[in-house]
Amino acid sequence: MPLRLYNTLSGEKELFVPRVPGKVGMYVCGVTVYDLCHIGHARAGIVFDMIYRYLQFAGYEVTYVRNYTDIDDKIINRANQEGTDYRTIADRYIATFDEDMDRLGMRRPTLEPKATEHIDDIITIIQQLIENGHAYATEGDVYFSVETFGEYLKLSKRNLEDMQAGARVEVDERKRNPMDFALWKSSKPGEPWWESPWGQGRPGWHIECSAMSMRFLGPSFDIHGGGKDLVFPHHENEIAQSECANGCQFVKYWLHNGFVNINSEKMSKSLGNFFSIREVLQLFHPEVLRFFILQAHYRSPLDYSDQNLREAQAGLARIYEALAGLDAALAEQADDLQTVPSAAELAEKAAGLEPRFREAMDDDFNTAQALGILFDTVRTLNRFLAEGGGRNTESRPALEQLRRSVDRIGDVLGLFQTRAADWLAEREAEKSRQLTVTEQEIQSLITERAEARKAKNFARSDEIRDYLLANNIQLVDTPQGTTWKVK
RNA sequence: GGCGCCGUAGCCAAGUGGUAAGGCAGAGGUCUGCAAAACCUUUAUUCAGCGGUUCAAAUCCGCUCGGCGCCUCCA
Repeated sequence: MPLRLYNTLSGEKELFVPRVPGKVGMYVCGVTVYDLCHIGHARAGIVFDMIYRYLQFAGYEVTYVRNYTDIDDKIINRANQEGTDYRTIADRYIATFDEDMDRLGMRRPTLEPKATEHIDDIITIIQQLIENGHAYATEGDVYFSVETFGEYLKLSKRNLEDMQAGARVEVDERKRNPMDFALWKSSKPGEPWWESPWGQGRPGWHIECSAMSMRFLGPSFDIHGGGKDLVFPHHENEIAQSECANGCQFVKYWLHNGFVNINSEKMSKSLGNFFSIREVLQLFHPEVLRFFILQAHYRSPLDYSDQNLREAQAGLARIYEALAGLDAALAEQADDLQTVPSAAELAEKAAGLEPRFREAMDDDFNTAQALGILFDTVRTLNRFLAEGGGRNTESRPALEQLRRSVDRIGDVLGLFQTRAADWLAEREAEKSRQLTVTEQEIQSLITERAEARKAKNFARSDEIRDYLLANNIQLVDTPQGTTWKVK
């Protein structure tokens, strides 16, 4: 079953054929480190983490490079605001980015280079571009000449005339074409700078990604990813720089994830409608956020709201509850010879889970469908356990196979990384912190209610139950006695 | 103004030519003294609207309406 993926460059789903059999080079644009990351960054991170994991699961040896852009106008502005230097700002937000990504359960990329560690590479590429006639220096700045690259805008499928007609770019007399973009910027007094053939300055935005991808993955590699908003100008400019410098195709497959929206509008710094990752993680478990993101296809827009996250939490809990039931069944001896009605269906679903998962994932990483398949399997599992098949001898291999498959799938999606029983217990503990009644009081009321029930004094028994319910405590009657949970 | 995307049940969301996955919420059932929880079952003759192509359309084409994105920094 071959992997097919949607390539922004062709606008179609294509068969994935890596340049070198069995190996994949993947570059994903990281962040410009000048502020806290928001949910949009979390989506990009999680989506490409999932892709990274799935490629590995599919047997590829993956070199995954994700950069930090640690020199940029916004970083300098932020430093000026705080009266500090760019390095302090960059290092601070690299640290917070790493923290956020770790909390979200992201597998670390193979390499995480920083732009400022590749200034020499950047200068080399710019020199090549000048020699090739694709770039020109003027007053300490260097610009890329877009008119020298016939295929410019092939990724975003536009043309220069239309762009200029609706352009909101400021006119710069020194540019040959208003669309020309900076490869190197001369430094103003007080700004950080590096020595270059064109004087003291710093790299423009875009060139650092060409330099770092080329350094670690070569002039031509398999997959380049990032958010949809990077298609133009960032990735378009990367293509221009890299292909003009190297004279070969830069990237075979371009992958772009959709935005996170708030009320159907893009979440962004400029609109001010963003939630930082750490804000959201105060309210929801990291896996809930991951589950929420993976429930939509990676290219679709995704509306963030408290309500939607709560629904994701309920859905994830459904799976964890089923897994807890599965674990409990497996912990017991299989000594029951009585076959239950859904045994055959369970065996079929257990055997089919992984193939069906792969089929969904091979279709442009359709995690929404993959999770649907998982839920479908969970329903059968629940029925099987409800029928009392947990200790059945004949079904034990299917149950074990199911558990292994869920583990493997969870490993790809970055979900179910906690033991099911622990996850559920943790959620209960979280809720318990908001209790308005002491556990002692609850216990004594449970005892009193048990006595009332024994005496068939149901009025008193119900009164106790209602009182506790009003305090968010739900009594749970079981054959073994009464327990309680926070509602 | 240019380019592009989207519109599937109360909500979220898969599905790109073969007769509508899944989740949340709701309803019914099992259980229970009654409940709750849990579990099971169930919920779109129909895919924004209109027209066309086809044996066959949510899927392809055209138009209309509605929402959004990029064209400036942005994952």
